[in-house]
Amino acid sequence: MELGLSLGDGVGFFRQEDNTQKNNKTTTGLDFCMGLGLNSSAPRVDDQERDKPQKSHDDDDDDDDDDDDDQMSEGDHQGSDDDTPVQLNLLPLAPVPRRNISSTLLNWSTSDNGSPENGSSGLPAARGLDVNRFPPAAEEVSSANSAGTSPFHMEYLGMYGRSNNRNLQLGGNKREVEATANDGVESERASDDDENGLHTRKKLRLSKEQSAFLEESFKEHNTLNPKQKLALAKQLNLRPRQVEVWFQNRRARTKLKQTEVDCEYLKRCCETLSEENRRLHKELQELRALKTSNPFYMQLPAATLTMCPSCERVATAPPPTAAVDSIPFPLTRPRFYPFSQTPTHPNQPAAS
DNA sequence: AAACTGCATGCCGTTACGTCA
DNA sequence: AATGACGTAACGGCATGCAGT
Repeated sequence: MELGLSLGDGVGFFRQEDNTQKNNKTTTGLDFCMGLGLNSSAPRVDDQERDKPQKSHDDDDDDDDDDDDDQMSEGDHQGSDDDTPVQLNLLPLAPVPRRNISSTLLNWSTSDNGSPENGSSGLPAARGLDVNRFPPAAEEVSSANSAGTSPFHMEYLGMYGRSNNRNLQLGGNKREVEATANDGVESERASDDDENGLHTRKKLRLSKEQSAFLEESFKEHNTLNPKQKLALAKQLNLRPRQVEVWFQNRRARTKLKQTEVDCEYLKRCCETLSEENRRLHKELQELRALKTSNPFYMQLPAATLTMCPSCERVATAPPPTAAVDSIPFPLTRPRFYPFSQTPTHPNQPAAS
């Protein structure tokens, strides 16, 4: 059971309709995608899915375009976007036309070097302006920020401690190697500052175009294999580590939003159930009163309404199986639960 | 085949920075 | 100008899976 979610602009849609077919690991028919544990299966899938292209990447480093295409198609198929229950569709502020993504990110694998040519970028304005490059001249930053005409809010704040720090800690893993491989300048600066004992945290605001582009790519794949990450970083003039972090944070935001939505839904379910419970209690009292005043007035069929002789609680025959199966996990429809009052989960398409 | 190790990467919680009211 | 709230980039730690030994 998968539920769709729409946030923002009211044009959200549920893109995971194929989850149950494609991903046997994460969906067992009980995936309500609560975000409170049920989603916990997804990360592991991501890990596994991630490793596949990784292996492929290792194997075909020197291979030609065909292999890249194969990898991408494989990635598309196994892409976590298809495998993980991501319902949120947080629209970018400045949506990039899908064709741009299609001609770049979605086809970057066809590039000879595994990354798209800059010339095919859907971000002509973003190219050449790199938040991680040399700090722009003071007047450039000033004019760009004060005038507000430039879409690029570029403030060079220093170096990048994360890579170096982590590199030192872990002895330099691939994550950091690739991060520093693409940004020699920044690495040098970072090293210099580290040597100077300056571990100031640097934070760079991504431009709207960069964010929008990342957002679009996130819609296609909410996780990236190394090749995609490198290509995306090159495309946006970011370090691979930045792309990686952005996707991690983006996934976290998605999960948080999903949790909030689910909590709201559960709250409404609770309220509905409480109301129904009150109604039934009242009804029970009325029945008891009726029975006391006139014991021969009403004879209910035993299969419909029975009272436990010990606890004096009322039980009913279970609803039809088909109706029970249609109840979204974990809110198995209780007895007496009126279908008409079932709260509609935001992710769940309205019943026609 | 099982155990161990190193690597890569994900998530989580947190921090710190940038922006805005 | 100062400040607090908020969003988010970046970080450190830990968990996990995989490949190699």
